[in-house]
Amino acid sequence: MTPDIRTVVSADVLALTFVRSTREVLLALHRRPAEPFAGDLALPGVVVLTGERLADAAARALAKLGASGAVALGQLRTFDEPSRDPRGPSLSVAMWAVRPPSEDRPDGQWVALDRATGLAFDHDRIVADARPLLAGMLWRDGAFTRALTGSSFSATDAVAITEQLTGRPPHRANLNRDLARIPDLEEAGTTTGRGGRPPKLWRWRD
Amino acid sequence: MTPDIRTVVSADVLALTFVRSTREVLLALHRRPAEPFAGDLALPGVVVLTGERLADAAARALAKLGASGAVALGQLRTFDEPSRDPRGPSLSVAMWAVRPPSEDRPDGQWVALDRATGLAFDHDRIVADARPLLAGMLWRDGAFTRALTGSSFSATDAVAITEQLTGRPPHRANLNRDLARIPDLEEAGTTTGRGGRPPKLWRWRD
DNA sequence: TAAATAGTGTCTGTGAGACACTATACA
DNA sequence: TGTATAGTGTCTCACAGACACTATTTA
Repeated sequence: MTPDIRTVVSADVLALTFVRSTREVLLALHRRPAEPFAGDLALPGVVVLTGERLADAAARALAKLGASGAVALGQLRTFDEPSRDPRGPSLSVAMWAVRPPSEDRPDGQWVALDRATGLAFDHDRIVADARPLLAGMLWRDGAFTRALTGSSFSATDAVAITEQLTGRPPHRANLNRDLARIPDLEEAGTTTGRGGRPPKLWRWRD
Repeated sequence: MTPDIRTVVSADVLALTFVRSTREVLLALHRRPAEPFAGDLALPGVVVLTGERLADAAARALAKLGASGAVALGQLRTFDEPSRDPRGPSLSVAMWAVRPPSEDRPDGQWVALDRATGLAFDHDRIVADARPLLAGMLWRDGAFTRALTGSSFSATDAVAITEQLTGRPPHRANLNRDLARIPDLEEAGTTTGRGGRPPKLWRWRD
């Protein structure tokens, strides 16, 4: 085999997590320690090894940041712009990953979805492309949604997550209606709010 | 760079075309001349060269069959099963392509979509995965649909295409209603049918 | 004039988006 | 008791699926 028929393939990961205290959806980034784009923020990524599954490569990229523990993983699409990496042509398979929610902001570089701009390589483009896909999975894709919300969540959390993923605040009436018809989701009373009527608690079955 | 960080990536193409005389949607295949899977049918594919765009690789795969002339191209998803090729681990980016319709069955191995089974590698899986995606693009994705129908087509052609892509015959009333609200499409009288009331002719604007 | 083919009007159910109003808790 | 927060009922619109009926052509 000539070298020409082998290609550098990286897996770049959009890893999301939800912080309950601030009700923010955060994206994992890291600051590049070396050229190219030294000092810039970038999506976590690794070069895919021969025979490695893409999901494994994505998990490896997160482990490298100390951000392992993703409970759901999937593929977005493959980016093939030859000039995307100044070191030479490469392919990038964009993957999504979700870590369970935490009470407080986790360690490491996590940035609100809206503020993830000015990234290295073509990562701004990848984030922009992925955003509507992620928004489309919310409340529809069970694995994605359940990983993002954790085993239970308040209706107010649901509003915050929806707003940050879609870019627009949902109408509460419609969101509660939509949640009510997700088969694996059930109401579990109310939870303590922050003044005002306490929000509903939603819990995943099983 | 160690050899481990380079990966064999192939582009495998689902190339469709519509035959007016038989009203069939056909998929391009080729018979493998060598091991592995010698003699079996397979999707056209090539190994992606360093720095090559995926769309270019897909076009090259079709040209190799004498089936060039695709007027629309896009990406489906990337398959990463390490055992998908017995020669060793590789990635496959599945691409779709559409050739303009022809009056009669084109040269080469073209098979009705339903009969594309027993294929080499994981190509049965790729076809099965791609089918709902292609059906979802029909009448929604302008480039895909227009390439498949050509610049004008009869309502009966539309029924046949829909049935073969979705697997179920559409109701004519609903299909005509749906076509009527595609902005780039307009009615252009009727066309000669084969006995019975002549079907409407639909024409793309521009 | 019957059979084959195709078009049209309309009913129903579902889901999204929106608004007004009601309910609960805390200061 | 007022303000902040959240839930609920309901209206409208768009769209998909389905059926019955009508229209046009050929044999």
